[in-house]
Amino acid sequence: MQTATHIHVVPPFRGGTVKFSQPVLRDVSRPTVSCLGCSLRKICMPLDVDELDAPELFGRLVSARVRLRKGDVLFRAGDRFTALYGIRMGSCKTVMLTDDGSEQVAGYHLPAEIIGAEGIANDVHVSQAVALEDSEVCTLPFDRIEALAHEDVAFQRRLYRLFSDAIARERSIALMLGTMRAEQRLASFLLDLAQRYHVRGYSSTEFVLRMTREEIGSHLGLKLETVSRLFSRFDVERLIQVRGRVVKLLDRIGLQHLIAAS
Amino acid sequence: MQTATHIHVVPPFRGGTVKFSQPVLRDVSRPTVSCLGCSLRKICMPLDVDELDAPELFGRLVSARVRLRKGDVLFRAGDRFTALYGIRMGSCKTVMLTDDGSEQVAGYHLPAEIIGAEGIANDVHVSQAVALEDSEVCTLPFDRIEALAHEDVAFQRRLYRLFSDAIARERSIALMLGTMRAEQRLASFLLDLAQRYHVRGYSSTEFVLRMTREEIGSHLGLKLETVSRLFSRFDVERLIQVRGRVVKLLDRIGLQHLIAAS
DNA sequence: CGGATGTTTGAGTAATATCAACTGTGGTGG
DNA sequence: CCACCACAGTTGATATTACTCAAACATCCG
Repeated sequence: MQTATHIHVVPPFRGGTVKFSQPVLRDVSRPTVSCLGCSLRKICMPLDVDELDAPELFGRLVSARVRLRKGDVLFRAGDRFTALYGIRMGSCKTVMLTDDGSEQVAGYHLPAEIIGAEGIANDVHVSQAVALEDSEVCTLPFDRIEALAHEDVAFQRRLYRLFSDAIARERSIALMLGTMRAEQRLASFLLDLAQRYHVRGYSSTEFVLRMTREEIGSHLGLKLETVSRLFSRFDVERLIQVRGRVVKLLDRIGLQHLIAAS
Repeated sequence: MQTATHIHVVPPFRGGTVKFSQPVLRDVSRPTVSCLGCSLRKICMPLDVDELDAPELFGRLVSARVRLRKGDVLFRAGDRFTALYGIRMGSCKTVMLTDDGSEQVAGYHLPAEIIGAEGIANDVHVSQAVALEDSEVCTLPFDRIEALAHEDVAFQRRLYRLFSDAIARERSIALMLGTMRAEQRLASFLLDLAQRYHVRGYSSTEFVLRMTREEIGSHLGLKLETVSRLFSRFDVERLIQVRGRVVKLLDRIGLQHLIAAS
């Protein structure tokens, strides 16, 4: 019923041919949506909605689970806003587009993050969300969110916090872009990722980047060559160990020091 | 959520003595707060609360009017979050602080803007708000906002839009910082200002900057000398006319062209 | 009027982008 | 299964942009 709004014809990713994209997003939800098999039972971590603690709330909130393949577009800039999306597994990037066609990776999103809130203001998404690997997301229709928030004051407050946190996060990205040099940007990107993986119960020392050097560069306001050179340099300096997209943090103190250095 | 990393104990503003700050903010509200004399009767434009249309709503929302002198701090990073603030007249900057003491101007705020929402997430402000000239702000206690939103669904929705709009705005600042060169940043800063003045009924062609070259530079991720040189160059190229802080836009098309140019 | 703060401009430097060549790598089709 | 192809990543040489340091000048307030 609700799925219609989430079906997109997926165009070629980045203007070229797309290897992995599917024409239609598949709704893999069952009659009763369940996240018991989810890697994080508490999928909606920011909203603190746990299926076991509050199954009823949960059922009312989540309308569908959508499976995405690498390169699939969850929503694009200009799409009508209808829902927020909680990432169940996998990862997504959100991309902002400029008037003249260039683009920037605005965010790199991991499981248990909720994306799409930038679209509420004008009922239109201002950025695009793309799966970086095969992923699953929960669709949280905004009218349901509104209704729940109206009934449940605690939920309402968590919703405000969700928004506020997004503002603060965007602000700290702007701070990074406005004040740091290339090596500092990459270092804080890596430490931020490590911390977020840690919170989610994954290794905060070793992880696989799901973005290309170009995408990382775009996110950090750098060119891909600069990112590549920095990875190499960090590797030589024994701050990290890189082999392609597999990164191992060797010297966090050193990385933090790098960021603090004026 | 990663906001915890952005909470700081606030040092003195810019490390030195503050000339204009007052130890205590003066509440200039009268028994019944009134904005009839306000330059914008609809002070809470983003929330669409008009004193004449909805005097009762208005009275319940605004607890106090605060007068600020140039340099006064409205809230600082680390302060407990209790309220949002609507700018009645004057202007403010919001400033983000890094761990190592450096800072960035996160926003330049004009009348009818509402600031402070970044503090909701952790009940603590993550940035600092400083008056750029003698100004007046309305204090909107957040518990009152919550109560009103709970009662009035339309108001609630406007509140969501307010937050969402803040996210989108921060995102476009990040886009600016991540993708544009110095001249493009300054051009879009000027055009954005012009547009915002226009919406508020002021001249969109000629206005007075309330920030120093250094503050503008900080906001745009540039050094003050770079900003100064660009102003001079834009002046020579007849794109604008600058005399100190008074700016007159002469060739908007030219400025837009500059931004679009790769 | 005078000091402090803010602004402009110049010369030299450091950081990052650009251009270019080359290397790995994973998926596809022969 | 292997060869190939497209794409991703690395590395070098050079160009460009913006920063740094420095000096002079302007402006605002007290």
